[in-house]
Amino acid sequence: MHIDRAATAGHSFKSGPQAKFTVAKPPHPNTPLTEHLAYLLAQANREINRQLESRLSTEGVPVEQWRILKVLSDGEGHSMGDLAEAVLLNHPTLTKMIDRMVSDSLVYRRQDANDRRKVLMFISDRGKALCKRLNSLAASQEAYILANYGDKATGELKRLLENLIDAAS
Amino acid sequence: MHIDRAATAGHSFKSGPQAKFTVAKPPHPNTPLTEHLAYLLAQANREINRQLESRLSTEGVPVEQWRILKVLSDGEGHSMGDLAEAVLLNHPTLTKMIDRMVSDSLVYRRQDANDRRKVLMFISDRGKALCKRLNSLAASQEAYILANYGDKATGELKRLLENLIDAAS
DNA sequence: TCGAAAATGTTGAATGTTCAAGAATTGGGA
DNA sequence: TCCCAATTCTTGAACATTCAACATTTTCGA
Repeated sequence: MHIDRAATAGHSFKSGPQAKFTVAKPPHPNTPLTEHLAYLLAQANREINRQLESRLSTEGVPVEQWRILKVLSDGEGHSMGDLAEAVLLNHPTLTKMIDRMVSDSLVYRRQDANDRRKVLMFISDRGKALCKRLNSLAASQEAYILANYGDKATGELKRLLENLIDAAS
Repeated sequence: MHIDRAATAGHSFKSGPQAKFTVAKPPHPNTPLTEHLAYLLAQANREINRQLESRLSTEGVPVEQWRILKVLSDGEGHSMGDLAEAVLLNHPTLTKMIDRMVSDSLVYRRQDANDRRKVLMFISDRGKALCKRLNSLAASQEAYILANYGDKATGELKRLLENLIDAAS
């Protein structure tokens, strides 16, 4: 094990030994992370995303690919830019993920005839079939949440999140 | 520009031309992403995190490092495992982030005398000073949110998120 | 007491993401 | 019309994260 003692030069050494004297928690917890909205959001997102990920792993598909398929499910062409915005990925990341999905024959590219800078993405039949299976996996997760967390709370939370997103962007 | 036409073999071509006939939105939108709690959480988290990140960038510090400093601010030693859990990072990622922070003399390592498998992390004086500055940057973001989004909604949202986290984990 | 299994951290390779730059196309003003 | 700036997407290099394997220490049952 590698402890970098050199880096401690010039630091107070009081903190180390102090630990053994602070068995009881201080009355006013030192402004813990959980007071911050940003942290609660990160934590909740992480947990819910984990669960969803584990469901979708049945099909070996990352959450983002499900989102992409879902957006393309309307059968219309979506530009890379619009897609990136919709699925919360930035452009280069999306490009490379789409490359993989094209290799898997889940989606395909077409040049936009009206604006040839643009690339329009379409879902394939294979992609549609996969998306259908993924949708039901995701639906079962939502059902699980609703059961554990309650209909009302879920609805209220969604509403508040939508408002926050509107207010923040 | 590289359009992989080979990948489209065997796909229905109906979707493309169809687009021009669906100008008006269908009455029942094709189950868009925004109906899913997981998506709303991801979106809100992304937005809030972006804002926080941009504030903290004044000090050139990623959000995770602020969280680490905040946890260590109690002056006690925290094991890598506990830290990882608290700041929502997995072990290897934390190890490498801590390596950077040690290089920057923000924190330092000590071996736990009681359990020598463990490494205890401590904050340095330099780290404390930085953390103080970061706290006020973060506080100004929270104030901004409260102003735009409302006291009541923020409190309610926090409460619901806490419950969700409890229910989900 | 001994030894196997569990717990704790770190490492290196594989993988993924991001940043900056580039290519192609469009748009709009001189 | 022509050219330069803006838009859209992709690429390659730098960077960060993750997975699996490892080393060390502790725990606990035989």
